[in-house]
Amino acid sequence: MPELAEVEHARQLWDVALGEPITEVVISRPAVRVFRTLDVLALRERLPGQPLAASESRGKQMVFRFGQKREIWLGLHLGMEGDLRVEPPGFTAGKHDHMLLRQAKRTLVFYDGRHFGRVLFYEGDGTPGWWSKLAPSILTKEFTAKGVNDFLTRRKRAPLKAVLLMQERFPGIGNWMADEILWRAPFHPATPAGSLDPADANRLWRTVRHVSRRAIETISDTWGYPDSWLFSQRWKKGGHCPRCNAKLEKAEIGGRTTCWCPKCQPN
DNA sequence: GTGCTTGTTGGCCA
DNA sequence: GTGGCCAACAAGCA
Repeated sequence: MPELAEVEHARQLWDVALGEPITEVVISRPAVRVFRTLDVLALRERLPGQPLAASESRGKQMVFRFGQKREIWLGLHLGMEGDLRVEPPGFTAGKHDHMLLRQAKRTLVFYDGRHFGRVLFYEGDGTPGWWSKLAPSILTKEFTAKGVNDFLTRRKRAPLKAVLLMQERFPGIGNWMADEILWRAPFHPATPAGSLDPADANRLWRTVRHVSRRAIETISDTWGYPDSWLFSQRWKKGGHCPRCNAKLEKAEIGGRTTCWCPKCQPN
């Protein structure tokens, strides 16, 4: 479930490998879609011998930096259902384990069963564009209420559900987080972005930050979201609103399956 | 077989 | 040029 919190959790899984060199890169199917913008050969040649020096996540994007000067950048995106794992040193890749990074004590695994993810690579001075151009993370000071309000004004005809999925402004928000935010704020998911006044936009901004922060906290201790969240009901058949117990509705809004409470989020 | 799925991108059109 | 919509991408599951 790679949205913001799951991505950060996956990134931290590989922290155990910090400071130790890669001994081998195993890519059994270089033609697979996740490598579509990558020079696979460069990856295989350049990573061995280099220590994992640092890592960071921004929204749904992760970067792992290698080398004494952190000059080798490996970007990973988990797509729809990708994941990172840590396996024993001699681990053999399973069907969709597209990339193995071996170290003396372990094997780091990049898995993506649907091939919607992406692997990026850069070596050199400075920061690669695919990293520097990412929008400011939701939980930083650069993610402002004014920025949200301006964006809603610009996207005035788009439904709120679609707007929240736009990574250029809401990095890391995915389908379930968008529904959770709209349920809590609350707004009907089909509400045109332009119909929110500045006070509404401020409330949406605060809710985006709140849900993002709570998702990260929750995933790091319990791995599971409380029953008080819409999330716990949204995939059930005949799910009910955790707040008012009304039967939840589902429809395609903004091109994605959307779940909401008709009583708490009236149109 | 059909219809669904937690994401992104490029093409089309207003 | 910008904004909005949608099909396509690939695989697995019910």
